[in-house]
Amino acid sequence: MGQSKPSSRVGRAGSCEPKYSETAIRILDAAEGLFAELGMEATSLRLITQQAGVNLAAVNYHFRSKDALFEAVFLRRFGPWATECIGELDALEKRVAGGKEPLAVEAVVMSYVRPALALSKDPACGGAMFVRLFSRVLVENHRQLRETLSRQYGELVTRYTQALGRALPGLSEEEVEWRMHLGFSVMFHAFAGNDILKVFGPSLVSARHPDLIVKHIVPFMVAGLTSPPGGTGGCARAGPQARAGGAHRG
Amino acid sequence: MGQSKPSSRVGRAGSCEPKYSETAIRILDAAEGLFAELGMEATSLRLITQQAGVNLAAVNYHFRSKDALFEAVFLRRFGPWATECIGELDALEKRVAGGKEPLAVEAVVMSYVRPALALSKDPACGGAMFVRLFSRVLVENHRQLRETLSRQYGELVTRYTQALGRALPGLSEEEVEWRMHLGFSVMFHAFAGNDILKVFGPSLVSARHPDLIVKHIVPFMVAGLTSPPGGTGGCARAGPQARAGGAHRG
DNA sequence: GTACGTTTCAAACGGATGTTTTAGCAATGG
DNA sequence: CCATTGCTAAAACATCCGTTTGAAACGTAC
Repeated sequence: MGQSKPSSRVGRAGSCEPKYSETAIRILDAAEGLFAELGMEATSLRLITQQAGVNLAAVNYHFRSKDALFEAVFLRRFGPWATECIGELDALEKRVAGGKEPLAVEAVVMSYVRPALALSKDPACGGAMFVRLFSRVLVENHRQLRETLSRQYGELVTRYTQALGRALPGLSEEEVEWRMHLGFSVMFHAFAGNDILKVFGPSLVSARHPDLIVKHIVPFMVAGLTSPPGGTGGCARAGPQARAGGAHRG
Repeated sequence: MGQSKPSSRVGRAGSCEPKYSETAIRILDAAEGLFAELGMEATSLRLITQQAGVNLAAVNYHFRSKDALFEAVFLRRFGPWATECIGELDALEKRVAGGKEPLAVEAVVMSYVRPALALSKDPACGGAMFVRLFSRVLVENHRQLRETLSRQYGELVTRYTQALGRALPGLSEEEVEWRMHLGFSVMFHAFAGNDILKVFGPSLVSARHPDLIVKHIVPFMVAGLTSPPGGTGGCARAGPQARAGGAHRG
Protein backbone atom coordinates (compact mmCIF):
# COMPACT_ATOMS: atom_id res chain seq x y z
CA MET A 1 0.00 0.00 0.00
CA GLY A 2 1.45 3.32 1.10
CA GLN A 3 4.91 2.35 2.11
CA SER A 4 6.86 2.15 -1.04
CA LYS A 5 9.61 -0.31 -0.30
CA PRO A 6 9.61 -1.24 3.36
CA SER A 7 12.03 -4.07 3.19
CA SER A 8 13.34 -5.92 0.26
CA ARG A 9 14.62 -8.80 2.32
CA VAL A 10 12.41 -10.97 4.40
CA GLY A 11 14.25 -13.83 5.98
CA ARG A 12 16.28 -12.75 8.92
CA ALA A 13 17.55 -16.24 9.57
CA GLY A 14 19.47 -16.90 6.41
CA SER A 15 21.31 -14.45 4.29
CA CYS A 16 21.55 -16.55 1.16
CA GLU A 17 17.89 -17.36 0.76
CA PRO A 18 16.03 -15.68 -2.02
CA LYS A 19 14.65 -12.29 -1.18
CA TYR A 20 11.00 -11.93 -2.00
CA SER A 21 9.23 -8.81 -3.17
CA GLU A 22 6.19 -7.61 -1.28
CA THR A 23 3.86 -9.12 -3.84
CA ALA A 24 5.64 -12.44 -3.62
CA ILE A 25 5.29 -12.38 0.15
CA ARG A 26 1.58 -11.70 -0.11
CA ILE A 27 1.29 -14.69 -2.40
CA LEU A 28 3.34 -16.88 -0.08
CA ASP A 29 1.27 -15.92 2.94
CA ALA A 30 -2.04 -16.57 1.25
CA ALA A 31 -0.84 -19.79 -0.32
CA GLU A 32 0.50 -21.08 2.97
CA GLY A 33 -2.84 -20.91 4.68
CA LEU A 34 -4.77 -22.29 1.75
CA PHE A 35 -2.37 -25.12 1.04
CA ALA A 36 -2.46 -26.14 4.69
CA GLU A 37 -6.22 -25.90 4.85
CA LEU A 38 -7.36 -27.32 1.54
CA GLY A 39 -4.33 -29.16 0.25
CA MET A 40 -2.24 -28.42 -2.77
CA GLU A 41 -4.54 -29.91 -5.40
CA ALA A 42 -7.72 -28.37 -4.08
CA THR A 43 -6.22 -24.88 -3.93
CA SER A 44 -6.44 -22.93 -7.15
CA LEU A 45 -4.14 -20.11 -8.12
CA ARG A 46 -7.16 -17.91 -8.60
CA LEU A 47 -8.16 -18.43 -5.00
CA ILE A 48 -4.66 -17.68 -3.81
CA THR A 49 -4.26 -14.51 -5.84
CA GLN A 50 -7.73 -13.33 -4.93
CA GLN A 51 -7.03 -13.75 -1.23
CA ALA A 52 -3.63 -12.14 -1.62
CA GLY A 53 -5.06 -9.24 -3.55
CA VAL A 54 -2.69 -9.61 -6.47
CA ASN A 55 -3.07 -10.41 -10.09
CA LEU A 56 -3.35 -13.98 -11.25
CA ALA A 57 -0.32 -13.84 -13.48
CA ALA A 58 1.85 -12.70 -10.60
CA VAL A 59 2.24 -16.27 -9.45
CA ASN A 60 3.80 -17.43 -12.67
CA TYR A 61 5.90 -14.31 -12.80
CA HIS A 62 7.43 -14.42 -9.33
CA PHE A 63 7.48 -18.20 -9.07
CA ARG A 64 7.71 -20.34 -12.15
CA SER A 65 4.73 -22.56 -11.62
CA LYS A 66 2.27 -23.75 -9.05
CA ASP A 67 4.56 -26.59 -8.09
CA ALA A 68 7.44 -24.21 -7.59
CA LEU A 69 5.19 -21.99 -5.50
CA PHE A 70 4.33 -24.90 -3.26
CA GLU A 71 7.98 -25.71 -2.81
CA ALA A 72 8.75 -22.09 -2.02
CA VAL A 73 5.92 -21.94 0.51
CA PHE A 74 7.23 -25.01 2.23
CA LEU A 75 10.91 -24.18 2.17
CA ARG A 76 10.43 -20.63 3.43
CA ARG A 77 9.48 -22.09 6.81
CA PHE A 78 11.40 -25.30 6.63
CA GLY A 79 14.82 -23.72 6.17
CA PRO A 80 14.82 -21.69 9.39
CA TRP A 81 13.17 -24.56 11.20
CA ALA A 82 15.90 -26.97 10.15
CA THR A 83 18.53 -24.46 11.24
CA GLU A 84 16.83 -24.25 14.60
CA CYS A 85 16.83 -28.02 14.94
CA ILE A 86 20.51 -28.31 14.11
CA GLY A 87 21.19 -25.62 16.65
CA GLU A 88 19.29 -27.49 19.31
CA LEU A 89 21.24 -30.63 18.57
CA ASP A 90 24.58 -28.87 18.60
CA ALA A 91 23.80 -27.23 21.90
CA LEU A 92 22.64 -30.47 23.43
CA GLU A 93 25.62 -32.49 22.35
CA LYS A 94 28.03 -29.81 23.44
CA ARG A 95 26.30 -29.69 26.80
CA VAL A 96 27.04 -33.34 27.42
CA ALA A 97 30.71 -33.60 28.08
CA GLY A 98 32.98 -35.23 25.62
CA GLY A 99 30.25 -36.67 23.49
CA LYS A 100 30.66 -40.12 24.92
CA GLU A 101 28.12 -40.58 27.65
CA PRO A 102 24.53 -41.18 26.67
CA LEU A 103 22.11 -38.33 26.20
CA ALA A 104 18.94 -38.02 28.19
CA VAL A 105 16.00 -39.13 26.12
CA GLU A 106 13.87 -36.25 27.25
CA ALA A 107 16.55 -33.82 26.19
CA VAL A 108 16.58 -35.33 22.72
CA VAL A 109 12.82 -35.21 22.58
CA MET A 110 12.85 -31.58 23.54
CA SER A 111 15.33 -30.92 20.78
CA TYR A 112 12.62 -32.16 18.41
CA VAL A 113 9.74 -30.54 20.16
CA ARG A 114 11.09 -27.12 20.99
CA PRO A 115 11.53 -25.89 17.42
CA ALA A 116 8.14 -27.23 16.46
CA LEU A 117 6.65 -25.52 19.48
CA ALA A 118 8.33 -22.24 18.68
CA LEU A 119 7.11 -22.47 15.14
CA SER A 120 3.52 -23.17 16.02
CA LYS A 121 3.45 -20.39 18.59
CA ASP A 122 4.85 -17.68 16.38
CA PRO A 123 2.08 -16.13 14.30
CA ALA A 124 4.67 -14.17 12.34
CA CYS A 125 5.94 -17.46 11.00
CA GLY A 126 2.55 -18.76 10.01
CA GLY A 127 1.84 -20.24 13.39
CA ALA A 128 0.59 -23.78 13.34
CA MET A 129 -0.06 -23.51 9.64
CA PHE A 130 3.33 -24.78 8.62
CA VAL A 131 3.03 -27.82 10.85
CA ARG A 132 -0.26 -28.66 9.22
CA LEU A 133 1.37 -28.23 5.85
CA PHE A 134 4.20 -30.47 6.94
CA SER A 135 1.82 -33.18 8.05
CA ARG A 136 0.21 -33.03 4.63
CA VAL A 137 3.59 -33.45 2.99
CA LEU A 138 4.13 -36.53 5.12
CA VAL A 139 0.95 -38.11 3.79
CA GLU A 140 0.83 -36.84 0.23
CA ASN A 141 3.43 -37.55 -2.39
CA HIS A 142 5.14 -34.43 -3.62
CA ARG A 143 7.88 -35.95 -5.68
CA GLN A 144 9.66 -32.74 -6.51
CA LEU A 145 9.67 -31.55 -2.94
CA ARG A 146 10.86 -34.90 -1.69
CA GLU A 147 13.89 -34.75 -3.94
CA THR A 148 14.77 -31.29 -2.74
CA LEU A 149 14.43 -32.31 0.88
CA SER A 150 16.49 -35.45 0.61
CA ARG A 151 19.17 -33.57 -1.30
CA GLN A 152 19.45 -30.54 0.96
CA TYR A 153 18.24 -31.67 4.34
CA GLY A 154 19.08 -35.36 4.56
CA GLU A 155 21.58 -34.45 7.24
CA LEU A 156 18.78 -33.61 9.64
CA VAL A 157 17.58 -37.18 9.91
CA THR A 158 21.10 -38.47 10.26
CA ARG A 159 21.81 -36.11 13.10
CA TYR A 160 18.63 -36.99 14.90
CA THR A 161 19.26 -40.68 14.43
CA GLN A 162 22.69 -40.34 15.95
CA ALA A 163 21.39 -38.32 18.87
CA LEU A 164 18.61 -40.75 19.65
CA GLY A 165 21.02 -43.62 19.24
CA ARG A 166 23.28 -42.02 21.82
CA ALA A 167 20.33 -41.60 24.15
CA LEU A 168 19.27 -45.20 23.73
CA PRO A 169 22.42 -47.29 23.74
CA GLY A 170 21.91 -50.97 23.24
CA LEU A 171 19.26 -50.57 20.60
CA SER A 172 19.95 -51.61 17.05
CA GLU A 173 20.04 -48.92 14.45
CA GLU A 174 16.88 -50.28 12.92
CA GLU A 175 15.07 -50.11 16.22
CA VAL A 176 16.24 -46.55 16.73
CA GLU A 177 14.86 -45.63 13.34
CA TRP A 178 11.56 -47.26 14.15
CA ARG A 179 11.17 -45.30 17.34
CA MET A 180 12.14 -42.10 15.68
CA HIS A 181 9.62 -42.78 12.98
CA LEU A 182 6.89 -43.32 15.57
CA GLY A 183 7.97 -40.37 17.68
CA PHE A 184 8.12 -37.93 14.80
CA SER A 185 4.80 -39.17 13.55
CA VAL A 186 2.97 -38.58 16.78
CA MET A 187 4.60 -35.21 17.30
CA PHE A 188 3.86 -33.71 13.91
CA HIS A 189 0.31 -34.90 13.74
CA ALA A 190 -0.35 -33.73 17.27
CA PHE A 191 0.92 -30.26 16.47
CA ALA A 192 -1.01 -30.29 13.24
CA GLY A 193 -4.20 -31.19 15.08
CA ASN A 194 -4.82 -34.31 13.02
CA ASP A 195 -7.03 -36.03 15.50
CA ILE A 196 -8.99 -39.18 14.87
CA LEU A 197 -11.33 -38.29 17.69
CA LYS A 198 -12.17 -35.09 15.90
CA VAL A 199 -13.28 -37.04 12.86
CA PHE A 200 -16.04 -38.69 14.82
CA GLY A 201 -17.32 -35.63 16.57
CA PRO A 202 -16.32 -32.77 18.85
CA SER A 203 -13.26 -33.57 20.90
CA LEU A 204 -11.87 -32.33 24.15
CA VAL A 205 -8.41 -32.56 22.70
CA SER A 206 -8.22 -30.41 19.64
CA ALA A 207 -7.71 -26.69 19.30
CA ARG A 208 -5.59 -26.29 22.38
CA HIS A 209 -2.62 -24.13 23.06
CA PRO A 210 0.70 -25.49 21.85
CA ASP A 211 2.01 -25.61 25.42
CA LEU A 212 -0.79 -27.97 26.30
CA ILE A 213 0.18 -30.19 23.40
CA VAL A 214 3.74 -30.29 24.66
CA LYS A 215 2.66 -31.15 28.17
CA HIS A 216 0.84 -34.21 26.96
CA ILE A 217 3.06 -35.29 24.15
CA VAL A 218 6.46 -35.17 25.80
CA PRO A 219 5.74 -37.79 28.47
CA PHE A 220 4.08 -39.93 25.85
CA MET A 221 7.04 -39.77 23.53
CA VAL A 222 9.64 -40.27 26.22
CA ALA A 223 7.85 -43.32 27.53
CA GLY A 224 7.45 -44.77 24.07
CA LEU A 225 11.04 -44.17 23.09
CA THR A 226 12.45 -45.68 26.26
CA SER A 227 10.21 -48.73 26.26
CA PRO A 228 12.12 -51.98 26.74
CA PRO A 229 13.61 -53.34 23.54
CA GLY A 230 10.75 -55.42 22.20
CA GLY A 231 12.60 -56.76 19.21
CA THR A 232 12.05 -60.38 19.97
CA GLY A 233 11.81 -60.16 23.70
CA GLY A 234 9.22 -59.84 26.31
CA CYS A 235 6.70 -57.12 25.60
CA ALA A 236 4.34 -58.41 22.99
CA ARG A 237 3.82 -61.70 24.69
CA ALA A 238 0.43 -62.72 25.90
CA GLY A 239 -0.58 -60.66 28.86
CA PRO A 240 -3.04 -61.51 31.60
CA GLN A 241 -6.01 -60.50 29.49
CA ALA A 242 -4.80 -61.83 26.20
CA ARG A 243 -7.28 -62.98 23.67
CA ALA A 244 -8.95 -66.13 24.86
CA GLY A 245 -10.08 -68.25 22.00
CA GLY A 246 -10.45 -67.80 18.30
CA ALA A 247 -11.99 -64.91 16.49
CA HIS A 248 -15.50 -63.96 17.34
CA ARG A 249 -16.53 -64.28 13.77
CA GLY A 250 -15.16 -65.63 10.55
CA MET B 1 -22.06 -44.81 33.65
CA GLY B 2 -24.09 -47.47 32.00
CA GLN B 3 -22.36 -49.16 29.19
CA SER B 4 -25.83 -50.17 28.34
CA LYS B 5 -25.97 -51.29 24.77
CA PRO B 6 -22.97 -53.20 23.60
CA SER B 7 -23.41 -52.67 19.90
CA SER B 8 -26.42 -50.76 18.80
CA ARG B 9 -25.69 -48.38 16.04
CA VAL B 10 -22.68 -49.67 14.20
CA GLY B 11 -23.81 -51.40 11.07
CA ARG B 12 -23.72 -55.14 11.20
CA ALA B 13 -21.49 -56.77 8.73
CA GLY B 14 -22.97 -58.01 5.55
CA SER B 15 -26.69 -58.05 5.39
CA CYS B 16 -28.19 -54.64 4.97
CA GLU B 17 -25.35 -52.82 3.31
CA PRO B 18 -25.89 -51.88 -0.28
CA LYS B 19 -25.07 -54.59 -2.74
CA TYR B 20 -22.99 -53.40 -5.63
CA SER B 21 -23.16 -54.52 -9.21
CA GLU B 22 -20.02 -55.86 -10.82
CA THR B 23 -19.35 -52.59 -12.56
CA ALA B 24 -19.75 -50.67 -9.34
CA ILE B 25 -17.29 -52.99 -7.63
CA ARG B 26 -14.76 -52.49 -10.38
CA ILE B 27 -15.11 -48.76 -9.90
CA LEU B 28 -14.77 -49.05 -6.14
CA ASP B 29 -11.65 -51.17 -6.41
CA ALA B 30 -9.94 -48.87 -8.86
CA ALA B 31 -10.97 -45.76 -6.96
CA GLU B 32 -9.75 -47.18 -3.67
CA GLY B 33 -6.20 -47.59 -4.89
CA LEU B 34 -6.09 -44.28 -6.69
CA PHE B 35 -7.64 -42.28 -3.87
CA ALA B 36 -5.19 -43.78 -1.42
CA GLU B 37 -2.25 -43.19 -3.71
CA LEU B 38 -2.96 -39.79 -5.23
CA GLY B 39 -5.59 -38.32 -2.96
CA MET B 40 -9.16 -37.46 -3.73
CA GLU B 41 -8.56 -34.19 -5.54
CA ALA B 42 -5.73 -35.41 -7.71
CA THR B 43 -7.66 -38.46 -8.90
CA SER B 44 -9.87 -37.85 -11.91
CA LEU B 45 -12.93 -39.86 -12.77
CA ARG B 46 -11.46 -40.54 -16.16
CA LEU B 47 -8.43 -42.17 -14.60
CA ILE B 48 -10.63 -44.27 -12.36
CA THR B 49 -12.93 -45.46 -15.11
CA GLN B 50 -10.03 -46.11 -17.43
CA GLN B 51 -8.28 -48.26 -14.86
CA ALA B 52 -11.53 -50.01 -14.00
CA GLY B 53 -12.31 -50.63 -17.64
CA VAL B 54 -15.74 -49.08 -17.51
CA ASN B 55 -17.39 -46.12 -19.11
CA LEU B 56 -16.94 -42.68 -17.66
CA ALA B 57 -20.63 -42.09 -17.07
CA ALA B 58 -20.90 -45.25 -15.00
CA VAL B 59 -19.58 -43.40 -11.98
CA ASN B 60 -22.39 -40.87 -11.96
CA TYR B 61 -24.88 -43.60 -12.69
CA HIS B 62 -23.97 -46.02 -9.93
CA PHE B 63 -22.88 -43.37 -7.46
CA ARG B 64 -24.32 -39.91 -7.60
CA SER B 65 -21.15 -37.90 -7.75
CA LYS B 66 -17.46 -38.06 -7.16
CA ASP B 67 -17.93 -37.07 -3.54
CA ALA B 68 -20.47 -39.82 -3.04
CA LEU B 69 -18.08 -42.27 -4.68
CA PHE B 70 -15.37 -41.31 -2.24
CA GLU B 71 -17.71 -41.83 0.65
CA ALA B 72 -18.75 -45.20 -0.72
CA VAL B 73 -15.14 -46.25 -1.19
CA PHE B 74 -14.36 -45.34 2.39
CA LEU B 75 -17.44 -46.77 4.03
CA ARG B 76 -17.21 -50.09 2.21
CA ARG B 77 -14.14 -50.89 4.28
CA PHE B 78 -14.94 -48.85 7.30
CA GLY B 79 -18.22 -50.54 8.12
CA PRO B 80 -16.83 -54.06 8.55
CA TRP B 81 -13.78 -52.64 10.27
CA ALA B 82 -15.89 -50.83 12.84
CA THR B 83 -17.88 -54.01 13.44
CA GLU B 84 -14.64 -55.85 14.02
CA CYS B 85 -13.51 -53.23 16.52
CA ILE B 86 -16.76 -53.38 18.45
CA GLY B 87 -16.46 -57.15 18.51
CA GLU B 88 -12.95 -56.92 19.91
CA LEU B 89 -14.13 -54.57 22.62
CA ASP B 90 -17.12 -56.72 23.51
CA ALA B 91 -14.95 -59.80 23.77
CA LEU B 92 -12.36 -58.03 25.87
CA GLU B 93 -14.82 -56.56 28.32
CA LYS B 94 -16.68 -59.82 28.66
CA ARG B 95 -13.38 -61.56 29.33
CA VAL B 96 -12.70 -59.36 32.33
CA ALA B 97 -15.12 -60.47 34.99
CA GLY B 98 -17.92 -58.21 36.09
CA GLY B 99 -16.73 -55.17 34.23
CA LYS B 100 -15.32 -53.60 37.35
CA GLU B 101 -11.64 -54.34 37.53
CA PRO B 102 -9.33 -52.43 35.25
CA LEU B 103 -8.42 -53.70 31.82
CA ALA B 104 -4.88 -54.41 30.79
CA VAL B 105 -3.57 -51.59 28.67
CA GLU B 106 -1.96 -53.94 26.22
CA ALA B 107 -5.25 -55.75 25.75
CA VAL B 108 -6.95 -52.50 24.91
CA VAL B 109 -4.17 -51.59 22.54
CA MET B 110 -4.50 -54.92 20.81
CA SER B 111 -8.21 -54.29 20.42
CA TYR B 112 -7.22 -51.25 18.37
CA VAL B 113 -4.36 -52.87 16.57
CA ARG B 114 -5.72 -56.27 15.70
CA PRO B 115 -8.49 -55.09 13.36
CA ALA B 116 -6.12 -52.69 11.66
CA LEU B 117 -3.61 -55.49 11.31
CA ALA B 118 -6.17 -57.85 9.87
CA LEU B 119 -7.28 -55.20 7.44
CA SER B 120 -3.82 -54.37 6.20
CA LYS B 121 -2.94 -58.03 5.76
CA ASP B 122 -6.00 -59.01 3.78
CA PRO B 123 -5.50 -58.24 0.10
CA ALA B 124 -9.14 -59.10 -0.56
CA CYS B 125 -10.09 -56.10 1.54
CA GLY B 126 -7.76 -53.73 -0.20
CA GLY B 127 -4.84 -54.55 2.04
CA ALA B 128 -3.00 -51.59 3.45
CA MET B 129 -4.75 -49.35 0.96
CA PHE B 130 -7.65 -48.55 3.25
CA VAL B 131 -5.36 -47.60 6.09
CA ARG B 132 -3.59 -45.17 3.81
CA LEU B 133 -6.93 -43.80 2.77
CA PHE B 134 -7.91 -43.47 6.41
CA SER B 135 -4.78 -41.56 7.23
CA ARG B 136 -5.61 -39.18 4.40
CA VAL B 137 -9.05 -38.64 5.84
CA LEU B 138 -7.46 -37.78 9.15
CA VAL B 139 -5.41 -35.04 7.56
CA GLU B 140 -7.68 -33.75 4.85
CA ASN B 141 -11.06 -32.17 5.48
CA HIS B 142 -13.86 -34.15 3.92
CA ARG B 143 -16.80 -32.39 5.43
CA GLN B 144 -19.45 -34.67 4.07
CA LEU B 145 -17.67 -37.80 5.19
CA ARG B 146 -17.02 -36.34 8.60
CA GLU B 147 -20.71 -35.76 9.14
CA THR B 148 -21.55 -39.30 8.14
CA LEU B 149 -18.92 -40.71 10.44
CA SER B 150 -19.89 -38.68 13.47
CA ARG B 151 -23.53 -39.50 12.87
CA GLN B 152 -23.19 -43.24 12.38
CA TYR B 153 -19.99 -44.23 14.10
CA GLY B 154 -19.59 -41.81 16.97
CA GLU B 155 -20.20 -44.71 19.30
CA LEU B 156 -16.84 -46.20 18.36
CA VAL B 157 -14.85 -43.44 19.99
CA THR B 158 -17.05 -43.52 23.06
CA ARG B 159 -16.50 -47.23 23.48
CA TYR B 160 -12.76 -46.92 23.09
CA THR B 161 -12.62 -44.02 25.48
CA GLN B 162 -14.46 -46.03 28.09
CA ALA B 163 -12.21 -49.03 27.59
CA LEU B 164 -9.04 -47.03 27.85
CA GLY B 165 -10.43 -45.21 30.85
CA ARG B 166 -11.04 -48.54 32.54
CA ALA B 167 -7.49 -49.58 31.72
CA LEU B 168 -6.03 -46.36 33.10
CA PRO B 169 -7.95 -45.56 36.26
CA GLY B 170 -6.96 -42.38 37.98
CA LEU B 171 -6.58 -40.42 34.79
CA SER B 172 -8.97 -37.62 34.00
CA GLU B 173 -11.25 -38.04 31.03
CA GLU B 174 -9.39 -35.32 29.22
CA GLU B 175 -6.08 -37.05 29.76
CA VAL B 176 -7.53 -40.32 28.52
CA GLU B 177 -8.69 -38.57 25.37
CA TRP B 178 -5.28 -37.07 24.85
CA ARG B 179 -3.56 -40.40 25.08
CA MET B 180 -6.06 -42.02 22.81
CA HIS B 181 -5.54 -39.23 20.33
CA LEU B 182 -1.80 -39.77 20.39
CA GLY B 183 -2.09 -43.54 20.31
CA PHE B 184 -4.49 -43.62 17.40
CA SER B 185 -2.37 -41.14 15.54
CA VAL B 186 0.80 -43.13 15.77
CA MET B 187 -0.95 -46.37 14.93
CA PHE B 188 -2.75 -45.23 11.81
CA HIS B 189 0.17 -43.38 10.36
CA ALA B 190 2.47 -46.27 11.07
CA PHE B 191 0.19 -48.70 9.27
CA ALA B 192 -0.23 -46.22 6.47
CA GLY B 193 3.52 -45.92 6.10
CA ASN B 194 3.54 -42.16 6.58
CA ASP B 195 7.13 -41.85 7.62
CA ILE B 196 9.01 -38.64 8.09
CA LEU B 197 12.28 -40.47 7.62
CA LYS B 198 11.09 -41.55 4.20
CA VAL B 199 10.63 -37.94 3.17
CA PHE B 200 14.31 -37.25 3.59
CA GLY B 201 15.62 -40.33 1.87
CA PRO B 202 15.49 -44.10 1.87
CA SER B 203 14.53 -45.51 5.22
CA LEU B 204 15.05 -48.79 6.97
CA VAL B 205 11.60 -48.56 8.41
CA SER B 206 9.14 -48.35 5.61
CA ALA B 207 7.67 -51.06 3.45
CA ARG B 208 7.75 -53.78 6.04
CA HIS B 209 5.33 -56.52 6.82
CA PRO B 210 2.39 -55.53 8.99
CA ASP B 211 3.52 -57.95 11.69
CA LEU B 212 6.77 -56.06 11.97
CA ILE B 213 4.85 -52.84 12.38
CA VAL B 214 2.87 -54.39 15.21
CA LYS B 215 5.98 -55.67 16.92
CA HIS B 216 7.42 -52.18 17.10
CA ILE B 217 4.30 -50.17 17.61
CA VAL B 218 2.63 -52.09 20.43
CA PRO B 219 5.39 -51.59 23.00
CA PHE B 220 5.65 -47.97 21.97
CA MET B 221 1.94 -47.37 22.41
CA VAL B 222 1.66 -49.29 25.67
CA ALA B 223 4.55 -47.38 27.16
CA GLY B 224 3.15 -44.07 26.02
CA LEU B 225 -0.32 -44.76 27.27
CA THR B 226 0.84 -45.92 30.68
CA SER B 227 3.28 -43.10 31.24
CA PRO B 228 2.87 -41.42 34.62
CA PRO B 229 0.14 -38.80 34.70
CA GLY B 230 1.95 -35.65 33.64
CA GLY B 231 -1.03 -33.36 33.98
CA THR B 232 0.57 -30.65 36.01
CA GLY B 233 3.21 -32.70 37.69
CA GLY B 234 6.63 -33.80 37.11
CA CYS B 235 7.59 -34.52 33.57
CA ALA B 236 8.21 -31.32 31.70
CA ARG B 237 10.44 -29.80 34.30
CA ALA B 238 14.14 -29.47 33.84
CA GLY B 239 15.89 -32.77 33.54
CA PRO B 240 19.54 -33.53 34.02
CA GLN B 241 20.48 -32.32 30.57
CA ALA B 242 17.94 -29.57 30.31
CA ARG B 243 18.64 -26.53 28.29
CA ALA B 244 21.45 -24.62 29.91
CA GLY B 245 21.23 -20.93 29.20
CA GLY B 246 19.40 -18.80 26.73
CA ALA B 247 18.82 -19.52 23.11
CA HIS B 248 21.76 -20.11 20.90
CA ARG B 249 20.59 -17.40 18.63
CA GLY B 250 18.14 -14.52 18.68
C1' DG C 1 13.04 13.23 -22.57
C1' DT C 2 14.34 8.85 -23.88
C1' DA C 3 15.46 4.33 -23.33
C1' DC C 4 15.38 0.31 -20.41
C1' DG C 5 14.56 -3.33 -17.10
C1' DT C 6 10.98 -4.55 -13.87
C1' DT C 7 6.49 -5.34 -12.43
C1' DT C 8 1.38 -5.28 -13.02
C1' DC C 9 -2.77 -6.09 -15.48
C1' DA C 10 -6.67 -7.85 -18.34
C1' DA C 11 -7.51 -11.17 -21.49
C1' DA C 12 -7.09 -15.21 -23.70
C1' DC C 13 -5.22 -20.01 -24.53
C1' DG C 14 -5.43 -25.02 -24.62
C1' DG C 15 -6.70 -28.57 -21.93
C1' DA C 16 -8.79 -31.21 -18.14
C1' DT C 17 -12.44 -31.63 -14.96
C1' DG C 18 -17.22 -33.34 -13.09
C1' DT C 19 -21.58 -33.90 -14.86
C1' DT C 20 -25.46 -34.47 -18.13
C1' DT C 21 -27.60 -35.88 -22.14
C1' DT C 22 -29.02 -38.91 -25.65
C1' DA C 23 -29.15 -43.00 -27.88
C1' DG C 24 -28.52 -47.87 -27.78
C1' DC C 25 -28.42 -52.67 -26.01
C1' DA C 26 -30.07 -56.81 -23.46
C1' DA C 27 -33.35 -58.99 -20.75
C1' DT C 28 -37.61 -59.33 -18.39
C1' DG C 29 -42.75 -59.64 -17.95
C1' DG C 30 -47.07 -59.45 -19.67
C1' DC D 1 -45.50 -58.93 -29.94
C1' DC D 2 -44.54 -54.45 -27.38
C1' DA D 3 -43.30 -52.04 -23.15
C1' DT D 4 -40.51 -51.60 -19.40
C1' DT D 5 -36.40 -51.80 -16.86
C1' DG D 6 -31.34 -51.91 -15.88
C1' DC D 7 -27.36 -50.75 -17.66
C1' DT D 8 -23.77 -49.10 -21.01
C1' DA D 9 -21.78 -46.14 -24.72
C1' DA D 10 -20.32 -41.95 -26.95
C1' DA D 11 -20.65 -37.31 -27.14
C1' DA D 12 -21.47 -32.92 -25.53
C1' DC D 13 -21.83 -29.55 -21.74
C1' DA D 14 -20.37 -25.88 -18.78
C1' DT D 15 -16.84 -24.74 -15.90
C1' DC D 16 -12.55 -24.48 -13.95
C1' DC D 17 -7.68 -25.17 -14.25
C1' DG D 18 -2.49 -23.61 -14.89
C1' DT D 19 -0.17 -21.01 -17.99
C1' DT D 20 0.93 -17.53 -21.55
C1' DT D 21 0.56 -13.33 -23.96
C1' DG D 22 1.03 -8.47 -25.08
C1' DA D 23 0.33 -4.17 -23.64
C1' DA D 24 0.36 -0.75 -20.07
C1' DA D 25 2.51 1.44 -15.78
C1' DC D 26 6.48 1.94 -12.95
C1' DG D 27 10.96 3.63 -11.34
C1' DT D 28 15.59 4.57 -12.69
C1' DA D 29 19.88 5.86 -15.37
C1' DC D 30 21.68 8.18 -18.99
